[in-house]
Amino acid sequence: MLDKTDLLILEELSMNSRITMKELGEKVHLTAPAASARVAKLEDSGIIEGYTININQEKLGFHIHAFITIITQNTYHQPYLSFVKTQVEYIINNYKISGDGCYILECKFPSNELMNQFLEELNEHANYKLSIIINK
Amino acid sequence: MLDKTDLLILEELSMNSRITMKELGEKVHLTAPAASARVAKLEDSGIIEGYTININQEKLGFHIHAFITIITQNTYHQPYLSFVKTQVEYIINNYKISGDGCYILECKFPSNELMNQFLEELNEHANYKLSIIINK
DNA sequence: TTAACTCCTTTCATAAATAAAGTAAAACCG
DNA sequence: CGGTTTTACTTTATTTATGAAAGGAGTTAA
Repeated sequence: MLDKTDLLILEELSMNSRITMKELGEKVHLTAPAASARVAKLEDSGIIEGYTININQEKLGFHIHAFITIITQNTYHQPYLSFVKTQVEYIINNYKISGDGCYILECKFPSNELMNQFLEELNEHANYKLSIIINK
Repeated sequence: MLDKTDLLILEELSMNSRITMKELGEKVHLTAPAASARVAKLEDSGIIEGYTININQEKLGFHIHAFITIITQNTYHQPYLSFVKTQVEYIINNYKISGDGCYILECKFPSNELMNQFLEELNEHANYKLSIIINK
Protein backbone atom coordinates (compact mmCIF):
# COMPACT_ATOMS: atom_id res chain seq x y z
CA MET A 1 0.00 0.00 0.00
CA LEU A 2 0.91 3.64 -0.28
CA ASP A 3 2.63 5.46 2.53
CA LYS A 4 3.19 9.14 3.20
CA THR A 5 6.39 9.17 1.12
CA ASP A 6 4.59 7.79 -1.93
CA LEU A 7 1.94 10.49 -1.64
CA LEU A 8 4.67 13.12 -1.35
CA ILE A 9 6.30 11.72 -4.47
CA LEU A 10 3.01 11.91 -6.36
CA GLU A 11 2.61 15.50 -5.24
CA GLU A 12 6.12 16.45 -6.30
CA LEU A 13 5.77 14.77 -9.68
CA SER A 14 2.41 16.46 -10.19
CA MET A 15 4.14 19.80 -9.72
CA ASN A 16 7.18 18.89 -11.82
CA SER A 17 7.40 15.53 -13.50
CA ARG A 18 10.80 16.31 -15.02
CA ILE A 19 12.47 16.66 -11.65
CA THR A 20 15.62 14.54 -11.34
CA MET A 21 15.55 11.50 -9.08
CA LYS A 22 18.27 13.14 -7.01
CA GLU A 23 16.15 16.25 -6.37
CA LEU A 24 13.01 14.19 -5.83
CA GLY A 25 14.93 12.10 -3.34
CA GLU A 26 16.03 15.19 -1.45
CA LYS A 27 12.45 16.43 -1.20
CA VAL A 28 11.23 13.18 0.31
CA HIS A 29 14.39 12.33 2.26
CA LEU A 30 15.62 9.46 0.17
CA THR A 31 18.61 8.78 -2.04
CA ALA A 32 18.21 8.91 -5.82
CA PRO A 33 18.04 5.12 -6.33
CA ALA A 34 15.46 4.78 -3.55
CA ALA A 35 13.29 7.52 -5.04
CA SER A 36 13.70 5.96 -8.46
CA ALA A 37 12.61 2.54 -7.13
CA ARG A 38 9.53 4.10 -5.52
CA VAL A 39 8.58 5.81 -8.75
CA ALA A 40 9.06 2.57 -10.71
CA LYS A 41 6.69 0.85 -8.29
CA LEU A 42 4.08 3.57 -8.71
CA GLU A 43 4.36 3.16 -12.47
CA ASP A 44 4.11 -0.63 -12.33
CA SER A 45 1.06 -0.50 -10.08
CA GLY A 46 -0.63 1.82 -12.57
CA ILE A 47 -1.03 4.66 -10.08
CA ILE A 48 1.21 6.81 -12.25
CA GLU A 49 -0.50 6.47 -15.62
CA GLY A 50 1.91 8.67 -17.52
CA TYR A 51 4.03 11.79 -17.76
CA THR A 52 2.67 14.79 -19.58
CA ILE A 53 2.79 18.56 -19.95
CA ASN A 54 0.37 21.40 -19.39
CA ILE A 55 0.02 23.41 -22.55
CA ASN A 56 -1.25 26.98 -22.61
CA GLN A 57 -4.01 26.57 -25.20
CA GLU A 58 -4.63 30.31 -25.25
CA LYS A 59 -1.09 30.83 -26.57
CA LEU A 60 -1.67 28.17 -29.22
CA GLY A 61 -4.61 30.21 -30.49
CA PHE A 62 -7.43 28.35 -28.76
CA HIS A 63 -9.11 31.30 -27.11
CA ILE A 64 -12.37 29.57 -26.20
CA HIS A 65 -12.64 26.79 -23.64
CA ALA A 66 -16.09 25.30 -23.21
CA PHE A 67 -18.15 22.52 -21.73
CA ILE A 68 -20.96 21.20 -23.87
CA THR A 69 -23.64 19.05 -22.27
CA ILE A 70 -24.98 16.66 -24.85
CA ILE A 71 -28.56 15.40 -24.94
CA THR A 72 -29.08 12.79 -27.62
CA GLN A 73 -32.70 12.56 -28.66
CA ASN A 74 -32.76 8.90 -29.54
CA THR A 75 -31.15 6.00 -27.72
CA TYR A 76 -28.74 5.39 -30.57
CA HIS A 77 -25.59 7.37 -29.77
CA GLN A 78 -23.43 6.18 -32.63
CA PRO A 79 -23.92 9.16 -34.95
CA TYR A 80 -22.87 11.49 -32.14
CA LEU A 81 -19.85 9.34 -31.22
CA SER A 82 -18.76 9.11 -34.84
CA PHE A 83 -19.00 12.87 -35.15
CA VAL A 84 -16.84 13.32 -32.04
CA LYS A 85 -14.11 11.18 -33.58
CA THR A 86 -13.89 13.54 -36.54
CA GLN A 87 -13.39 16.57 -34.28
CA VAL A 88 -10.36 15.57 -32.22
CA GLU A 89 -8.64 18.89 -32.80
CA TYR A 90 -11.34 20.68 -30.81
CA ILE A 91 -12.13 18.04 -28.21
CA ILE A 92 -10.21 17.77 -24.97
CA ASN A 93 -12.44 15.17 -23.29
CA ASN A 94 -15.68 13.34 -23.92
CA TYR A 95 -17.27 12.15 -20.69
CA LYS A 96 -20.18 9.73 -20.63
CA ILE A 97 -22.33 10.79 -17.72
CA SER A 98 -25.38 9.94 -15.70
CA GLY A 99 -27.41 12.97 -14.76
CA ASP A 100 -28.52 15.95 -16.77
CA GLY A 101 -27.54 14.81 -20.26
CA CYS A 102 -25.76 11.86 -21.85
CA TYR A 103 -22.28 13.28 -22.35
CA ILE A 104 -20.19 16.25 -21.34
CA LEU A 105 -17.78 17.43 -24.01
CA GLU A 106 -14.81 19.54 -22.99
CA CYS A 107 -13.72 21.55 -26.01
CA LYS A 108 -11.36 24.27 -27.20
CA PHE A 109 -11.91 26.57 -30.17
CA PRO A 110 -9.80 29.22 -31.84
CA SER A 111 -12.78 31.47 -32.60
CA ASN A 112 -16.52 31.91 -32.24
CA GLU A 113 -16.83 31.27 -35.93
CA LEU A 114 -15.29 27.81 -35.73
CA MET A 115 -17.19 27.03 -32.56
CA ASN A 116 -20.41 27.98 -34.29
CA GLN A 117 -19.57 25.72 -37.21
CA PHE A 118 -18.84 22.89 -34.77
CA LEU A 119 -22.14 23.43 -32.93
CA GLU A 120 -24.13 23.42 -36.15
CA GLU A 121 -22.64 20.10 -37.14
CA LEU A 122 -23.12 18.78 -33.63
CA ASN A 123 -26.76 19.77 -33.74
CA GLU A 124 -27.34 17.32 -36.58
CA HIS A 125 -26.72 14.51 -34.10
CA ALA A 126 -27.72 15.81 -30.70
CA ASN A 127 -29.05 18.69 -28.66
CA TYR A 128 -26.67 20.53 -26.42
CA LYS A 129 -26.20 23.14 -23.73
CA LEU A 130 -23.14 25.35 -23.96
CA SER A 131 -21.06 26.64 -21.04
CA ILE A 132 -18.12 28.89 -21.84
CA ILE A 133 -15.31 28.89 -19.30
CA ILE A 134 -14.49 32.39 -18.08
CA ASN A 135 -11.93 31.41 -15.50
CA LYS A 136 -10.40 28.39 -13.89
CA MET B 1 6.20 31.57 -34.08
CA LEU B 2 5.69 27.85 -33.85
CA ASP B 3 6.64 25.55 -36.67
CA LYS B 4 5.82 21.93 -37.36
CA THR B 5 8.76 20.72 -35.25
CA ASP B 6 7.56 22.64 -32.21
CA LEU B 7 4.10 21.11 -32.52
CA LEU B 8 5.68 17.66 -32.82
CA ILE B 9 7.69 18.34 -29.68
CA LEU B 10 4.53 19.37 -27.80
CA GLU B 11 2.83 16.20 -28.98
CA GLU B 12 5.73 14.00 -27.89
CA LEU B 13 6.00 15.68 -24.50
CA SER B 14 2.24 15.35 -24.02
CA MET B 15 2.60 11.61 -24.52
CA ASN B 16 5.73 11.31 -22.38
CA SER B 17 7.18 14.34 -20.68
CA ARG B 18 10.05 12.34 -19.17
CA ILE B 19 11.48 11.40 -22.54
CA THR B 20 15.20 12.18 -22.83
CA MET B 21 16.28 15.06 -25.03
CA LYS B 22 18.23 12.54 -27.06
CA GLU B 23 15.12 10.47 -27.80
CA LEU B 24 12.97 13.54 -28.33
CA GLY B 25 15.58 14.79 -30.76
CA GLU B 26 15.48 11.55 -32.69
CA LYS B 27 11.69 11.74 -33.00
CA VAL B 28 11.79 15.22 -34.46
CA HIS B 29 15.08 14.85 -36.37
CA LEU B 30 17.27 17.04 -34.21
CA THR B 31 20.28 16.52 -31.96
CA ALA B 32 19.79 16.54 -28.20
CA PRO B 33 21.03 20.11 -27.64
CA ALA B 34 18.81 21.40 -30.44
CA ALA B 35 15.75 19.65 -29.02
CA SER B 36 16.65 20.94 -25.57
CA ALA B 37 16.91 24.51 -26.88
CA ARG B 38 13.49 24.22 -28.54
CA VAL B 39 11.93 22.96 -25.33
CA ALA B 40 13.56 25.78 -23.33
CA LYS B 41 12.02 28.26 -25.76
CA LEU B 42 8.60 26.70 -25.39
CA GLU B 43 8.97 26.98 -21.63
CA ASP B 44 10.13 30.59 -21.74
CA SER B 45 7.27 31.59 -24.01
CA GLY B 46 4.81 30.07 -21.56
CA ILE B 47 3.42 27.58 -24.06
CA ILE B 48 4.68 24.74 -21.90
CA GLU B 49 3.19 25.68 -18.53
CA GLY B 50 4.60 22.74 -16.64
CA TYR B 51 5.42 19.07 -16.42
CA THR B 52 3.02 16.80 -14.61
CA ILE B 53 1.74 13.24 -14.23
CA ASN B 54 -1.55 11.48 -14.81
CA ILE B 55 -2.65 9.77 -11.64
CA ASN B 56 -5.15 6.93 -11.57
CA GLN B 57 -7.57 8.34 -9.00
CA GLU B 58 -9.53 5.09 -8.94
CA LYS B 59 -6.45 3.31 -7.59
CA LEU B 60 -6.02 6.00 -4.95
CA GLY B 61 -9.52 5.20 -3.71
CA PHE B 62 -11.45 7.97 -5.47
CA HIS B 63 -14.09 5.83 -7.11
CA ILE B 64 -16.46 8.65 -8.04
CA HIS B 65 -15.68 11.34 -10.60
CA ALA B 66 -18.32 14.00 -11.06
CA PHE B 67 -19.20 17.35 -12.57
CA ILE B 68 -21.34 19.60 -10.45
CA THR B 69 -23.02 22.59 -12.07
CA ILE B 70 -23.39 25.33 -9.49
CA ILE B 71 -26.25 27.82 -9.45
CA THR B 72 -25.78 30.44 -6.76
CA GLN B 73 -29.07 32.01 -5.77
CA ASN B 74 -27.76 35.44 -4.85
CA THR B 75 -25.18 37.50 -6.67
CA TYR B 76 -22.73 37.21 -3.80
CA HIS B 77 -20.54 34.19 -4.56
CA GLN B 78 -18.13 34.50 -1.69
CA PRO B 79 -19.71 31.89 0.62
CA TYR B 80 -19.57 29.35 -2.18
CA LEU B 81 -15.98 30.23 -3.08
CA SER B 82 -14.91 30.03 0.55
CA PHE B 83 -16.52 26.64 0.85
CA VAL B 84 -14.66 25.41 -2.23
CA LYS B 85 -11.35 26.39 -0.65
CA THR B 86 -12.04 24.11 2.31
CA GLN B 87 -12.67 21.12 0.05
CA VAL B 88 -9.48 20.91 -1.99
CA GLU B 89 -9.10 17.19 -1.41
CA TYR B 90 -12.27 16.53 -3.43
CA ILE B 91 -12.00 19.26 -6.03
CA ILE B 92 -10.09 18.80 -9.24
CA ASN B 93 -11.17 22.04 -10.94
CA ASN B 94 -13.52 24.94 -10.34
CA TYR B 95 -14.51 26.64 -13.59
CA LYS B 96 -16.32 29.95 -13.67
CA ILE B 97 -18.70 29.75 -16.59
CA SER B 98 -21.19 31.68 -18.62
CA GLY B 99 -24.18 29.64 -19.61
CA ASP B 100 -26.34 27.26 -17.65
CA GLY B 101 -25.03 28.00 -14.13
CA CYS B 102 -22.28 30.06 -12.52
CA TYR B 103 -19.58 27.44 -11.97
CA ILE B 104 -18.75 23.90 -12.95
CA LEU B 105 -16.98 21.90 -10.28
CA GLU B 106 -15.00 18.86 -11.28
CA CYS B 107 -14.75 16.58 -8.25
CA LYS B 108 -13.57 13.20 -7.04
CA PHE B 109 -14.97 11.28 -4.08
CA PRO B 110 -14.00 8.02 -2.39
CA SER B 111 -17.61 7.06 -1.65
CA ASN B 112 -21.26 8.02 -2.05
CA GLU B 113 -21.33 8.74 1.63
CA LEU B 114 -18.61 11.39 1.45
CA MET B 115 -20.06 12.82 -1.74
CA ASN B 116 -23.43 13.11 -0.03
CA GLN B 117 -21.83 14.91 2.89
CA PHE B 118 -20.09 17.27 0.46
CA LEU B 119 -23.34 17.98 -1.40
CA GLU B 120 -25.21 18.73 1.79
CA GLU B 121 -22.60 21.28 2.81
CA LEU B 122 -22.52 22.67 -0.71
CA ASN B 123 -26.28 23.11 -0.62
CA GLU B 124 -25.92 25.61 2.20
CA HIS B 125 -24.28 27.98 -0.25
CA ALA B 126 -25.69 27.14 -3.67
CA ASN B 127 -27.95 24.95 -5.73
CA TYR B 128 -26.41 22.35 -7.95
CA LYS B 129 -26.93 19.75 -10.63
CA LEU B 130 -24.90 16.56 -10.38
CA SER B 131 -23.43 14.58 -13.29
CA ILE B 132 -21.55 11.41 -12.45
CA ILE B 133 -18.91 10.36 -14.97
CA ILE B 134 -19.43 6.81 -16.18
CA ASN B 135 -16.69 6.77 -18.75
CA LYS B 136 -14.09 8.98 -20.34
C1' DT C 1 17.09 -18.79 15.83
C1' DT C 2 17.19 -18.59 11.14
C1' DA C 3 15.60 -17.69 6.59
C1' DA C 4 13.36 -14.76 3.48
C1' DC C 5 11.80 -10.30 2.32
C1' DT C 6 11.62 -5.37 2.04
C1' DC C 7 13.66 -1.14 1.78
C1' DC C 8 17.20 1.33 1.99
C1' DT C 9 22.42 3.06 1.16
C1' DT C 10 26.82 3.19 -1.15
C1' DT C 11 29.57 2.54 -5.12
C1' DC C 12 30.49 2.50 -9.90
C1' DA C 13 29.78 2.17 -14.95
C1' DT C 14 27.03 4.12 -18.36
C1' DA C 15 24.05 7.47 -20.36
C1' DA C 16 22.14 12.02 -20.65
C1' DA C 17 22.23 16.96 -20.11
C1' DT C 18 24.55 21.11 -20.71
C1' DA C 19 27.96 24.53 -21.95
C1' DA C 20 31.02 26.16 -25.42
C1' DA C 21 32.67 26.70 -29.91
C1' DG C 22 32.01 26.68 -34.62
C1' DT C 23 29.11 26.68 -39.09
C1' DA C 24 25.69 27.67 -42.48
C1' DA C 25 21.63 29.83 -43.94
C1' DA C 26 18.42 33.54 -43.57
C1' DA C 27 17.17 38.25 -42.45
C1' DC C 28 18.57 43.01 -42.03
C1' DC C 29 20.46 47.27 -43.54
C1' DG C 30 23.51 51.05 -45.10
C1' DC D 1 24.76 44.72 -53.70
C1' DG D 2 28.01 43.51 -49.88
C1' DG D 3 28.62 43.18 -45.21
C1' DT D 4 26.71 42.37 -40.63
C1' DT D 5 23.75 40.32 -37.45
C1' DT D 6 20.74 36.80 -36.06
C1' DT D 7 18.99 32.28 -35.81
C1' DA D 8 19.17 27.51 -35.67
C1' DC D 9 21.73 24.01 -35.83
C1' DT D 10 25.96 20.44 -35.11
C1' DT D 11 29.99 18.73 -32.83
C1' DT D 12 32.78 18.20 -28.91
C1' DA D 13 33.86 18.05 -24.08
C1' DT D 14 32.52 18.40 -19.37
C1' DT D 15 29.32 17.87 -15.77
C1' DT D 16 25.55 15.54 -13.91
C1' DA D 17 22.07 11.95 -13.53
C1' DT D 18 20.66 7.26 -14.09
C1' DG D 19 20.60 2.53 -13.16
C1' DA D 20 22.79 -1.83 -11.93
C1' DA D 21 25.02 -4.32 -8.30
C1' DA D 22 26.34 -5.36 -3.75
C1' DG D 23 25.52 -5.12 0.88
C1' DG D 24 23.23 -3.89 5.39
C1' DA D 25 19.41 -3.04 8.73
C1' DG D 26 14.85 -3.95 10.19
C1' DT D 27 10.64 -6.84 9.81
C1' DT D 28 8.02 -10.98 9.35
C1' DA D 29 7.18 -15.68 9.70
C1' DA D 30 8.53 -20.59 10.00
